[in-house]
Amino acid sequence: MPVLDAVAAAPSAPAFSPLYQQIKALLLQRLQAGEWKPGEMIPSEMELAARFKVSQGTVRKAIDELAQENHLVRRQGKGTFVATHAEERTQYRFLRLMPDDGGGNPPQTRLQRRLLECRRMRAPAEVARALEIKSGEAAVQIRRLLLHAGEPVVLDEIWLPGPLFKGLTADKLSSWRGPMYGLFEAEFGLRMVRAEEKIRAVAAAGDDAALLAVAAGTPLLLVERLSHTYGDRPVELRRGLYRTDRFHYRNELQ
Amino acid sequence: MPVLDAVAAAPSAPAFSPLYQQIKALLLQRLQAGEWKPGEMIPSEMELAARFKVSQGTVRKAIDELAQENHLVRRQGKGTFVATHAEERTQYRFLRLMPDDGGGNPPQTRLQRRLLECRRMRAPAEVARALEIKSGEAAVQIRRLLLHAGEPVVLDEIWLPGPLFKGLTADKLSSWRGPMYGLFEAEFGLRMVRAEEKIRAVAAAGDDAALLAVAAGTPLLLVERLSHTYGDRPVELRRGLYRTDRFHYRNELQ
DNA sequence: TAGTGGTCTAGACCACATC
DNA sequence: ATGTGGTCTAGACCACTAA
Repeated sequence: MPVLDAVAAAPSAPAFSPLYQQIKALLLQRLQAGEWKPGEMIPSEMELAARFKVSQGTVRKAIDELAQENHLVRRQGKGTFVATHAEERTQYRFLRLMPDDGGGNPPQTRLQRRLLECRRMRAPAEVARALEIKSGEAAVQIRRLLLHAGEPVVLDEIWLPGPLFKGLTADKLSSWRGPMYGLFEAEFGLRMVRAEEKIRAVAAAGDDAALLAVAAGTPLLLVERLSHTYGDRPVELRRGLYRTDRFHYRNELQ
Repeated sequence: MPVLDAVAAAPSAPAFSPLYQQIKALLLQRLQAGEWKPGEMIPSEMELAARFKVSQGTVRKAIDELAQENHLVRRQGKGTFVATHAEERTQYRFLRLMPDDGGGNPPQTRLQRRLLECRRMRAPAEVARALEIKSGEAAVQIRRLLLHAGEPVVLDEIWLPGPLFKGLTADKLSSWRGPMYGLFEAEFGLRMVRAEEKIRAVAAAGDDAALLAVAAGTPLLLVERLSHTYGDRPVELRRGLYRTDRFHYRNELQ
Protein backbone atom coordinates (compact mmCIF):
# COMPACT_ATOMS: atom_id res chain seq x y z
CA MET A 1 0.00 0.00 0.00
CA PRO A 2 1.41 3.42 -0.93
CA VAL A 3 2.42 5.17 2.25
CA LEU A 4 1.17 8.73 2.52
CA ASP A 5 4.10 10.96 1.65
CA ALA A 6 3.19 13.94 3.77
CA VAL A 7 3.02 11.75 6.84
CA ALA A 8 6.06 9.68 6.01
CA ALA A 9 7.97 12.96 5.68
CA ALA A 10 6.84 14.20 9.07
CA PRO A 11 9.66 14.78 11.57
CA SER A 12 10.47 11.67 13.60
CA ALA A 13 7.74 9.33 12.41
CA PRO A 14 5.97 7.93 15.51
CA ALA A 15 6.22 4.17 14.95
CA PHE A 16 2.89 3.30 13.36
CA SER A 17 -0.66 4.53 13.15
CA PRO A 18 -3.70 3.29 11.28
CA LEU A 19 -4.36 4.70 7.84
CA TYR A 20 -7.44 6.59 8.93
CA GLN A 21 -5.45 8.28 11.68
CA GLN A 22 -2.94 9.44 9.09
CA ILE A 23 -5.76 10.78 6.95
CA LYS A 24 -7.19 12.52 9.99
CA ALA A 25 -3.83 14.13 10.71
CA LEU A 26 -3.56 15.30 7.10
CA LEU A 27 -7.04 16.84 7.22
CA LEU A 28 -6.20 18.55 10.51
CA GLN A 29 -3.05 20.00 8.93
CA ARG A 30 -5.07 21.46 6.09
CA LEU A 31 -7.66 22.86 8.47
CA GLN A 32 -4.90 24.45 10.49
CA ALA A 33 -3.29 25.83 7.32
CA GLY A 34 -6.61 27.48 6.49
CA GLU A 35 -7.08 25.60 3.22
CA TRP A 36 -10.77 25.45 4.08
CA LYS A 37 -12.17 28.31 6.15
CA PRO A 38 -14.78 28.06 8.92
CA GLY A 39 -18.20 27.47 7.41
CA GLU A 40 -16.81 26.28 4.08
CA MET A 41 -17.45 22.86 2.59
CA ILE A 42 -14.57 20.44 2.31
CA PRO A 43 -14.27 18.02 -0.64
CA SER A 44 -16.62 15.04 -0.71
CA GLU A 45 -15.63 11.73 0.79
CA MET A 46 -15.23 10.20 -2.64
CA GLU A 47 -12.94 12.96 -3.81
CA LEU A 48 -10.79 12.80 -0.69
CA ALA A 49 -10.61 9.02 -1.04
CA ALA A 50 -9.39 9.40 -4.61
CA ARG A 51 -6.96 12.13 -3.65
CA PHE A 52 -5.42 10.09 -0.83
CA LYS A 53 -5.71 6.78 -2.70
CA VAL A 54 -7.67 5.06 0.04
CA SER A 55 -11.19 3.73 0.22
CA GLN A 56 -14.18 5.90 1.06
CA GLY A 57 -14.63 3.98 4.31
CA THR A 58 -11.21 5.01 5.54
CA VAL A 59 -11.84 8.68 4.79
CA ARG A 60 -15.22 8.31 6.46
CA LYS A 61 -13.70 7.07 9.69
CA ALA A 62 -11.23 9.97 9.74
CA ILE A 63 -14.01 12.49 9.13
CA ASP A 64 -16.22 10.81 11.73
CA GLU A 65 -13.63 11.45 14.41
CA LEU A 66 -13.05 15.03 13.30
CA ALA A 67 -16.78 15.64 13.34
CA GLN A 68 -17.01 14.19 16.80
CA GLU A 69 -14.26 16.48 18.02
CA ASN A 70 -16.18 19.48 16.64
CA HIS A 71 -13.71 20.26 13.88
CA LEU A 72 -16.16 19.39 11.12
CA VAL A 73 -19.92 19.25 10.75
CA ARG A 74 -21.59 16.66 8.53
CA ARG A 75 -24.82 17.50 6.73
CA GLN A 76 -26.51 14.68 4.92
CA GLY A 77 -27.24 15.49 1.31
CA LYS A 78 -25.11 18.64 1.41
CA GLY A 79 -21.56 17.86 2.40
CA THR A 80 -19.08 18.22 5.22
CA PHE A 81 -18.27 21.70 6.53
CA VAL A 82 -15.66 23.31 8.71
CA ALA A 83 -17.20 23.96 12.11
CA THR A 84 -17.67 27.55 13.20
CA HIS A 85 -18.66 29.36 16.38
CA ALA A 86 -20.86 31.68 14.33
CA GLU A 87 -23.65 29.15 13.86
CA GLU A 88 -26.88 28.82 15.75
CA ARG A 89 -26.15 25.21 16.62
CA THR A 90 -22.76 25.82 18.18
CA GLN A 91 -23.44 29.29 19.52
CA TYR A 92 -22.29 29.69 23.08
CA ARG A 93 -20.76 26.23 22.88
CA PHE A 94 -18.41 27.20 25.68
CA LEU A 95 -20.85 29.09 27.93
CA ARG A 96 -22.34 26.73 30.46
CA LEU A 97 -24.41 29.21 32.38
CA MET A 98 -28.08 28.31 32.73
CA PRO A 99 -31.03 30.07 34.34
CA ASP A 100 -32.20 28.35 37.52
CA ASP A 101 -35.79 28.17 36.32
CA GLY A 102 -35.73 27.91 32.53
CA GLY A 103 -36.67 24.23 32.45
CA GLY A 104 -34.09 22.63 30.22
CA ASN A 105 -32.22 24.18 27.39
CA PRO A 106 -33.44 27.70 26.69
CA PRO A 107 -30.02 29.03 25.77
CA GLN A 108 -28.78 32.34 27.01
CA THR A 109 -29.81 34.28 24.02
CA ARG A 110 -30.84 37.71 25.19
CA LEU A 111 -27.67 38.17 27.14
CA GLN A 112 -26.81 41.81 26.75
CA ARG A 113 -23.14 42.73 26.45
CA ARG A 114 -21.52 45.85 27.80
CA LEU A 115 -17.93 46.50 26.81
CA LEU A 116 -15.98 48.07 29.68
CA GLU A 117 -12.47 48.08 28.34
CA CYS A 118 -10.34 47.08 25.36
CA ARG A 119 -6.72 48.10 25.41
CA ARG A 120 -3.29 46.88 24.48
CA MET A 121 -0.67 46.53 27.17
CA ARG A 122 2.24 44.39 28.27
CA ALA A 123 1.17 40.98 29.45
CA PRO A 124 1.52 40.44 33.20
CA ALA A 125 3.71 37.50 34.12
CA GLU A 126 0.82 35.22 35.02
CA VAL A 127 -1.02 35.93 31.78
CA ALA A 128 2.13 35.50 29.70
CA ARG A 129 2.76 32.12 31.28
CA ALA A 130 -0.72 30.87 30.51
CA LEU A 131 -0.64 32.13 26.90
CA GLU A 132 2.90 30.87 26.43
CA ILE A 133 4.26 34.24 25.31
CA LYS A 134 7.15 36.23 26.74
CA SER A 135 6.45 38.18 29.88
CA GLY A 136 5.99 41.82 28.95
CA GLU A 137 5.02 41.08 25.36
CA ALA A 138 2.05 42.88 23.86
CA ALA A 139 -1.38 41.63 24.85
CA VAL A 140 -4.98 42.76 24.50
CA GLN A 141 -7.04 43.12 27.63
CA ILE A 142 -10.82 43.14 27.34
CA ARG A 143 -13.28 43.60 30.15
CA ARG A 144 -16.98 43.24 29.67
CA LEU A 145 -20.21 42.66 31.48
CA LEU A 146 -22.99 40.27 30.51
CA LEU A 147 -26.46 41.25 31.68
CA HIS A 148 -29.73 39.40 31.79
CA ALA A 149 -32.90 41.44 32.02
CA GLY A 150 -30.83 44.46 33.00
CA GLU A 151 -29.09 42.62 35.85
CA PRO A 152 -25.37 41.94 35.66
CA VAL A 153 -24.56 38.23 35.63
CA VAL A 154 -21.03 37.77 34.34
CA LEU A 155 -17.93 39.94 34.52
CA ASP A 156 -15.32 38.77 32.04
CA GLU A 157 -11.67 39.70 31.79
CA ILE A 158 -10.13 38.43 28.59
CA TRP A 159 -6.46 38.33 27.58
CA LEU A 160 -5.27 37.75 24.02
CA PRO A 161 -1.76 37.64 22.52
CA GLY A 162 -1.25 41.03 20.84
CA PRO A 163 0.47 39.89 17.64
CA LEU A 164 -2.35 37.48 16.75
CA PHE A 165 -5.04 40.13 17.18
CA LYS A 166 -3.63 43.12 15.33
CA GLY A 167 -6.37 45.59 14.58
CA LEU A 168 -8.75 44.47 17.29
CA THR A 169 -10.41 47.62 18.66
CA ALA A 170 -13.21 48.48 21.03
CA ASP A 171 -15.23 49.59 18.00
CA LYS A 172 -14.86 46.28 16.22
CA LEU A 173 -15.80 44.46 19.39
CA SER A 174 -18.87 46.41 20.29
CA SER A 175 -20.24 46.57 16.77
CA TRP A 176 -19.89 42.80 16.26
CA ARG A 177 -23.13 40.82 16.42
CA GLY A 178 -22.90 37.24 17.56
CA PRO A 179 -20.41 35.28 19.63
CA MET A 180 -16.97 36.79 20.17
CA TYR A 181 -15.38 33.60 18.89
CA GLY A 182 -17.16 34.24 15.60
CA LEU A 183 -15.34 37.55 15.35
CA PHE A 184 -12.04 35.83 16.05
CA GLU A 185 -12.69 33.43 13.19
CA ALA A 186 -13.84 36.05 10.72
CA GLU A 187 -11.27 38.74 11.44
CA PHE A 188 -8.24 36.83 12.63
CA GLY A 189 -8.63 33.34 11.22
CA LEU A 190 -8.41 31.82 14.68
CA ARG A 191 -10.72 28.94 15.51
CA MET A 192 -11.11 27.91 19.16
CA VAL A 193 -10.92 24.16 19.24
CA ARG A 194 -10.71 23.20 22.88
CA ALA A 195 -10.78 24.87 26.27
CA GLU A 196 -10.18 23.89 29.85
CA GLU A 197 -11.80 25.59 32.79
CA LYS A 198 -10.84 25.79 36.44
CA ILE A 199 -13.73 26.71 38.69
CA ARG A 200 -13.52 28.13 42.18
CA ALA A 201 -15.72 29.97 44.64
CA VAL A 202 -14.45 33.41 45.64
CA ALA A 203 -15.73 36.45 47.51
CA ALA A 204 -16.71 39.54 45.53
CA ALA A 205 -14.42 42.48 46.21
CA GLY A 206 -13.94 46.10 45.25
CA ASP A 207 -14.64 47.06 41.66
CA ASP A 208 -15.85 43.62 40.72
CA ALA A 209 -18.54 43.65 43.40
CA ALA A 210 -19.71 47.07 42.31
CA LEU A 211 -19.85 46.14 38.63
CA LEU A 212 -21.83 43.00 39.41
CA ALA A 213 -24.08 44.96 41.78
CA VAL A 214 -23.49 42.68 44.75
CA ALA A 215 -22.25 43.36 48.26
CA ALA A 216 -18.57 42.85 48.97
CA GLY A 217 -18.06 39.32 50.21
CA THR A 218 -20.83 37.80 48.13
CA PRO A 219 -19.77 34.33 46.90
CA LEU A 220 -19.13 34.25 43.17
CA LEU A 221 -18.05 31.57 40.75
CA LEU A 222 -14.59 32.23 39.34
CA VAL A 223 -14.21 30.48 36.00
CA GLU A 224 -10.73 30.55 34.52
CA ARG A 225 -10.78 29.40 30.93
CA LEU A 226 -7.81 28.75 28.69
CA SER A 227 -8.84 28.30 25.07
CA HIS A 228 -6.69 26.62 22.45
CA THR A 229 -6.58 26.66 18.69
CA TYR A 230 -5.07 24.00 16.43
CA GLY A 231 -1.98 22.30 17.73
CA ASP A 232 -3.03 22.92 21.32
CA ARG A 233 -1.80 26.47 21.04
CA PRO A 234 -3.31 28.64 23.82
CA VAL A 235 -4.77 31.85 22.43
CA GLU A 236 -7.21 33.14 25.00
CA LEU A 237 -7.22 33.44 28.76
CA ARG A 238 -10.56 34.37 30.26
CA ARG A 239 -11.37 35.00 33.88
CA GLY A 240 -15.10 35.12 34.42
CA LEU A 241 -16.88 36.04 37.63
CA TYR A 242 -20.40 34.57 37.63
CA ARG A 243 -23.25 35.57 39.88
CA THR A 244 -25.05 32.36 40.78
CA ASP A 245 -28.10 33.64 42.58
CA ARG A 246 -30.34 33.15 39.55
CA PHE A 247 -28.05 31.16 37.29
CA HIS A 248 -25.87 28.11 37.66
CA TYR A 249 -23.03 26.45 35.82
CA ARG A 250 -24.31 23.27 34.25
CA ASN A 251 -22.17 20.25 33.53
CA GLU A 252 -22.98 16.85 32.09
CA LEU A 253 -20.98 13.84 33.25
CA GLN A 254 -20.87 10.65 31.27
CA MET B 1 -34.20 -8.21 5.67
CA PRO B 2 -35.68 -9.85 8.78
CA VAL B 3 -36.84 -7.14 11.11
CA LEU B 4 -35.75 -7.58 14.71
CA ASP B 5 -38.75 -8.92 16.55
CA ALA B 6 -38.04 -7.44 19.96
CA VAL B 7 -37.86 -4.00 18.47
CA ALA B 8 -40.77 -4.43 16.13
CA ALA B 9 -42.82 -5.46 19.15
CA ALA B 10 -41.87 -2.37 21.14
CA PRO B 11 -44.80 -0.13 22.07
CA SER B 12 -45.57 2.50 19.42
CA ALA B 13 -42.67 1.88 17.02
CA PRO B 14 -40.99 5.24 16.34
CA ALA B 15 -41.03 5.43 12.57
CA PHE B 16 -37.64 4.10 11.53
CA SER B 17 -34.14 3.72 12.83
CA PRO B 18 -31.01 2.20 11.33
CA LEU B 19 -30.28 -1.43 12.03
CA TYR B 20 -27.28 -0.67 14.21
CA GLN B 21 -29.43 1.60 16.37
CA GLN B 22 -31.88 -1.23 16.86
CA ILE B 23 -29.02 -3.53 17.84
CA LYS B 24 -27.76 -0.85 20.21
CA ALA B 25 -31.19 -0.60 21.82
CA LEU B 26 -31.35 -4.36 22.22
CA LEU B 27 -27.93 -4.47 23.86
CA LEU B 28 -28.95 -1.64 26.19
CA GLN B 29 -32.07 -3.57 27.17
CA ARG B 30 -29.99 -6.59 28.09
CA LEU B 31 -27.53 -4.49 30.03
CA GLN B 32 -30.42 -2.93 31.91
CA ALA B 33 -31.93 -6.35 32.56
CA GLY B 34 -28.64 -7.41 34.11
CA GLU B 35 -28.00 -10.20 31.62
CA TRP B 36 -24.32 -9.23 31.77
CA LYS B 37 -23.09 -7.74 35.05
CA PRO B 38 -20.57 -4.92 35.47
CA GLY B 39 -17.08 -6.17 34.69
CA GLU B 40 -18.31 -9.23 32.80
CA MET B 41 -17.53 -9.94 29.17
CA ILE B 42 -20.32 -9.78 26.64
CA PRO B 43 -20.46 -12.18 23.66
CA SER B 44 -18.03 -11.57 20.81
CA GLU B 45 -18.97 -9.44 17.83
CA MET B 46 -19.21 -12.49 15.63
CA GLU B 47 -21.53 -14.28 18.00
CA LEU B 48 -23.79 -11.25 18.42
CA ALA B 49 -23.84 -10.82 14.64
CA ALA B 50 -24.94 -14.43 14.24
CA ARG B 51 -27.49 -14.12 17.02
CA PHE B 52 -29.06 -10.98 15.54
CA LYS B 53 -28.60 -12.14 11.94
CA VAL B 54 -26.70 -9.03 10.88
CA SER B 55 -23.14 -8.48 9.76
CA GLN B 56 -20.26 -8.02 12.15
CA GLY B 57 -19.86 -4.43 10.98
CA THR B 58 -23.36 -3.55 12.10
CA VAL B 59 -22.81 -5.02 15.56
CA ARG B 60 -19.48 -3.21 15.66
CA LYS B 61 -21.09 0.15 15.06
CA ALA B 62 -23.63 -0.48 17.82
CA ILE B 63 -20.90 -1.50 20.26
CA ASP B 64 -18.74 1.45 19.23
CA GLU B 65 -21.45 3.86 20.31
CA LEU B 66 -22.09 2.01 23.56
CA ALA B 67 -18.37 2.05 24.30
CA GLN B 68 -18.23 5.73 23.60
CA GLU B 69 -21.09 6.36 26.00
CA ASN B 70 -19.23 4.45 28.71
CA HIS B 71 -21.61 1.53 28.83
CA LEU B 72 -19.03 -0.92 27.49
CA VAL B 73 -15.25 -1.13 27.41
CA ARG B 74 -13.43 -2.72 24.49
CA ARG B 75 -10.17 -4.55 25.06
CA GLN B 76 -8.33 -5.70 21.97
CA GLY B 77 -7.51 -9.38 22.05
CA LYS B 78 -9.71 -9.98 25.07
CA GLY B 79 -13.27 -8.97 24.41
CA THR B 80 -15.87 -6.35 25.24
CA PHE B 81 -16.82 -5.82 28.87
CA VAL B 82 -19.57 -4.09 30.81
CA ALA B 83 -18.15 -0.86 32.21
CA THR B 84 -17.83 -0.52 35.96
CA HIS B 85 -17.01 2.21 38.43
CA ALA B 86 -14.80 -0.21 40.34
CA GLU B 87 -11.90 -0.02 37.88
CA GLU B 88 -8.75 1.99 38.08
CA ARG B 89 -9.41 3.58 34.72
CA THR B 90 -12.87 4.86 35.53
CA GLN B 91 -12.34 5.44 39.22
CA TYR B 92 -13.63 8.80 40.31
CA ARG B 93 -15.04 9.28 36.82
CA PHE B 94 -17.52 11.74 38.25
CA LEU B 95 -15.24 13.60 40.65
CA ARG B 96 -13.77 16.64 38.92
CA LEU B 97 -11.83 18.05 41.83
CA MET B 98 -8.14 18.69 41.14
CA PRO B 99 -5.33 19.98 43.31
CA ASP B 100 -4.22 23.50 42.31
CA ASP B 101 -0.59 22.48 42.01
CA GLY B 102 -0.49 18.81 41.01
CA GLY B 103 0.55 19.49 37.40
CA GLY B 104 -1.92 17.59 35.29
CA ASN B 105 -3.72 14.42 36.16
CA PRO B 106 -2.57 13.05 39.49
CA PRO B 107 -6.00 11.80 40.48
CA GLN B 108 -7.40 12.26 43.94
CA THR B 109 -6.25 8.98 45.26
CA ARG B 110 -5.40 9.49 48.90
CA LEU B 111 -8.66 11.18 49.62
CA GLN B 112 -9.61 10.02 53.07
CA ARG B 113 -13.30 9.42 53.77
CA ARG B 114 -15.06 10.04 57.05
CA LEU B 115 -18.64 8.86 57.33
CA LEU B 116 -20.75 11.26 59.39
CA GLU B 117 -24.19 9.81 58.99
CA CYS B 118 -26.18 7.06 57.33
CA ARG B 119 -29.82 6.77 58.20
CA ARG B 120 -33.18 6.03 56.70
CA MET B 121 -35.89 8.64 56.81
CA ARG B 122 -38.79 10.08 54.85
CA ALA B 123 -37.63 11.98 51.77
CA PRO B 124 -38.12 15.74 52.00
CA ALA B 125 -40.25 17.18 49.24
CA GLU B 126 -37.33 18.61 47.30
CA VAL B 127 -35.39 15.35 47.40
CA ALA B 128 -38.44 13.34 46.42
CA ARG B 129 -39.04 15.56 43.43
CA ALA B 130 -35.47 15.15 42.18
CA LEU B 131 -35.47 11.37 42.67
CA GLU B 132 -38.96 11.06 41.21
CA ILE B 133 -40.38 9.23 44.21
CA LYS B 134 -43.37 10.13 46.34
CA SER B 135 -42.85 12.81 48.93
CA GLY B 136 -42.45 11.17 52.32
CA GLU B 137 -41.35 7.84 50.90
CA ALA B 138 -38.36 6.08 52.45
CA ALA B 139 -34.94 7.42 51.56
CA VAL B 140 -31.37 6.94 52.72
CA GLN B 141 -29.43 9.99 53.79
CA ILE B 142 -25.65 9.82 53.90
CA ARG B 143 -23.33 12.56 55.01
CA ARG B 144 -19.59 12.26 54.72
CA LEU B 145 -16.41 14.26 54.62
CA LEU B 146 -13.51 13.89 52.20
CA LEU B 147 -10.14 14.96 53.53
CA HIS B 148 -6.81 15.54 51.87
CA ALA B 149 -3.72 15.42 54.03
CA GLY B 150 -5.93 15.71 57.10
CA GLU B 151 -7.68 18.83 55.83
CA PRO B 152 -11.40 18.67 54.98
CA VAL B 153 -12.07 19.37 51.32
CA VAL B 154 -15.54 18.10 50.46
CA LEU B 155 -18.71 17.74 52.52
CA ASP B 156 -21.20 15.47 50.77
CA GLU B 157 -24.87 14.91 51.48
CA ILE B 158 -26.26 12.00 49.53
CA TRP B 159 -29.87 10.93 49.09
CA LEU B 160 -30.91 7.53 47.75
CA PRO B 161 -34.35 5.98 47.19
CA GLY B 162 -34.89 3.62 50.14
CA PRO B 163 -36.45 0.66 48.30
CA LEU B 164 -33.54 0.40 45.87
CA PHE B 165 -30.96 0.32 48.63
CA LYS B 166 -32.38 -2.16 51.13
CA GLY B 167 -29.68 -3.30 53.50
CA LEU B 168 -27.38 -0.32 53.05
CA THR B 169 -25.88 0.39 56.46
CA ALA B 170 -23.19 2.61 57.88
CA ASP B 171 -21.08 -0.50 58.44
CA LYS B 172 -21.28 -1.58 54.81
CA LEU B 173 -20.44 1.92 53.72
CA SER B 174 -17.45 2.50 55.93
CA SER B 175 -15.95 -0.94 55.39
CA TRP B 176 -16.18 -0.66 51.60
CA ARG B 177 -12.88 0.02 49.84
CA GLY B 178 -13.04 1.85 46.55
CA PRO B 179 -15.56 4.21 44.98
CA MET B 180 -19.05 4.32 46.43
CA TYR B 181 -20.50 3.68 42.98
CA GLY B 182 -18.60 0.39 42.99
CA LEU B 183 -20.53 -0.61 46.11
CA PHE B 184 -23.80 0.35 44.46
CA GLU B 185 -22.96 -1.96 41.54
CA ALA B 186 -21.80 -4.87 43.64
CA GLU B 187 -24.48 -4.79 46.32
CA PHE B 188 -27.50 -3.31 44.60
CA GLY B 189 -26.93 -3.95 40.89
CA LEU B 190 -27.26 -0.26 40.12
CA ARG B 191 -24.90 1.21 37.55
CA MET B 192 -24.60 5.00 37.30
CA VAL B 193 -24.68 5.85 33.67
CA ARG B 194 -25.01 9.59 33.45
CA ALA B 195 -25.10 12.56 35.80
CA GLU B 196 -25.80 16.25 35.57
CA GLU B 197 -24.33 18.83 37.90
CA LYS B 198 -25.45 22.32 38.80
CA ILE B 199 -22.68 24.41 40.28
CA ARG B 200 -23.06 27.53 42.37
CA ALA B 201 -21.01 29.62 44.76
CA VAL B 202 -22.42 29.85 48.30
CA ALA B 203 -21.29 31.08 51.68
CA ALA B 204 -20.33 28.54 54.33
CA ALA B 205 -22.74 28.52 57.27
CA GLY B 206 -23.28 26.82 60.60
CA ASP B 207 -22.48 23.13 60.82
CA ASP B 208 -21.14 22.97 57.30
CA ALA B 209 -18.55 25.65 57.97
CA ALA B 210 -17.43 23.91 61.14
CA LEU B 211 -17.13 20.53 59.48
CA LEU B 212 -15.10 22.00 56.64
CA ALA B 213 -13.00 23.98 59.15
CA VAL B 214 -13.61 27.33 57.50
CA ALA B 215 -15.02 30.58 58.85
CA ALA B 216 -18.71 31.26 58.35
CA GLY B 217 -19.16 33.21 55.13
CA THR B 218 -16.27 31.56 53.32
CA PRO B 219 -17.17 31.05 49.65
CA LEU B 220 -17.67 27.39 48.77
CA LEU B 221 -18.58 25.55 45.62
CA LEU B 222 -22.01 23.93 45.83
CA VAL B 223 -22.20 21.01 43.43
CA GLU B 224 -25.65 19.44 43.06
CA ARG B 225 -25.41 16.18 41.21
CA LEU B 226 -28.27 14.04 39.99
CA SER B 227 -27.08 10.62 38.83
CA HIS B 228 -29.10 8.34 36.57
CA THR B 229 -29.06 4.66 35.81
CA TYR B 230 -30.43 2.95 32.70
CA GLY B 231 -33.51 4.47 31.21
CA ASP B 232 -32.61 7.90 32.58
CA ARG B 233 -33.92 6.85 35.95
CA PRO B 234 -32.58 9.16 38.70
CA VAL B 235 -31.17 7.18 41.63
CA GLU B 236 -28.87 9.51 43.51
CA LEU B 237 -29.01 13.11 44.58
CA ARG B 238 -25.76 14.49 45.92
CA ARG B 239 -25.11 17.92 47.31
CA GLY B 240 -21.38 18.56 47.68
CA LEU B 241 -19.76 21.54 49.31
CA TYR B 242 -16.21 21.96 48.01
CA ARG B 243 -13.48 24.04 49.54
CA THR B 244 -11.60 25.63 46.65
CA ASP B 245 -8.67 27.24 48.38
CA ARG B 246 -6.31 24.44 47.37
CA PHE B 247 -8.45 22.55 44.87
CA HIS B 248 -10.55 23.49 41.89
CA TYR B 249 -13.27 21.94 39.78
CA ARG B 250 -11.84 21.10 36.40
CA ASN B 251 -13.85 20.97 33.21
CA GLU B 252 -12.88 20.28 29.61
CA LEU B 253 -14.83 21.99 26.84
CA GLN B 254 -14.78 20.69 23.33
C1' DT C 1 -31.81 13.97 -11.72
C1' DA C 2 -27.34 14.16 -9.77
C1' DG C 3 -24.48 14.60 -5.82
C1' DT C 4 -23.82 14.17 -1.00
C1' DG C 5 -23.53 11.70 3.33
C1' DG C 6 -25.58 7.26 5.84
C1' DT C 7 -26.17 2.30 6.17
C1' DC C 8 -25.11 -2.50 5.42
C1' DT C 9 -22.61 -6.29 3.81
C1' DA C 10 -18.80 -9.79 3.11
C1' DG C 11 -14.37 -10.85 3.25
C1' DA C 12 -9.35 -10.21 3.98
C1' DC C 13 -5.84 -9.23 6.88
C1' DC C 14 -3.51 -7.12 11.21
C1' DA C 15 -2.60 -6.60 16.31
C1' DC C 16 -3.10 -8.37 20.72
C1' DA C 17 -3.93 -11.78 24.51
C1' DT C 18 -4.08 -16.36 25.99
C1' DC C 19 -3.24 -21.15 26.09
C1' DA D 1 -2.65 -22.06 17.48
C1' DT D 2 -6.87 -19.85 18.47
C1' DG D 3 -10.02 -16.26 19.48
C1' DT D 4 -10.72 -11.50 20.25
C1' DG D 5 -11.16 -6.73 18.67
C1' DG D 6 -9.07 -3.29 14.90
C1' DT D 7 -8.35 -1.91 10.14
C1' DC D 8 -9.23 -1.68 5.26
C1' DT D 9 -11.54 -2.56 1.10
C1' DA D 10 -15.23 -2.63 -2.59
C1' DG D 11 -19.62 -2.36 -3.76
C1' DA D 12 -24.67 -1.96 -3.19
C1' DC D 13 -28.31 0.55 -1.76
C1' DC D 14 -30.88 4.26 1.13
C1' DA D 15 -31.97 9.13 2.63
C1' DC D 16 -31.57 13.79 2.00
C1' DT D 17 -30.76 18.20 -0.68
C1' DA D 18 -30.76 21.07 -4.47
C1' DA D 19 -31.16 22.31 -9.15
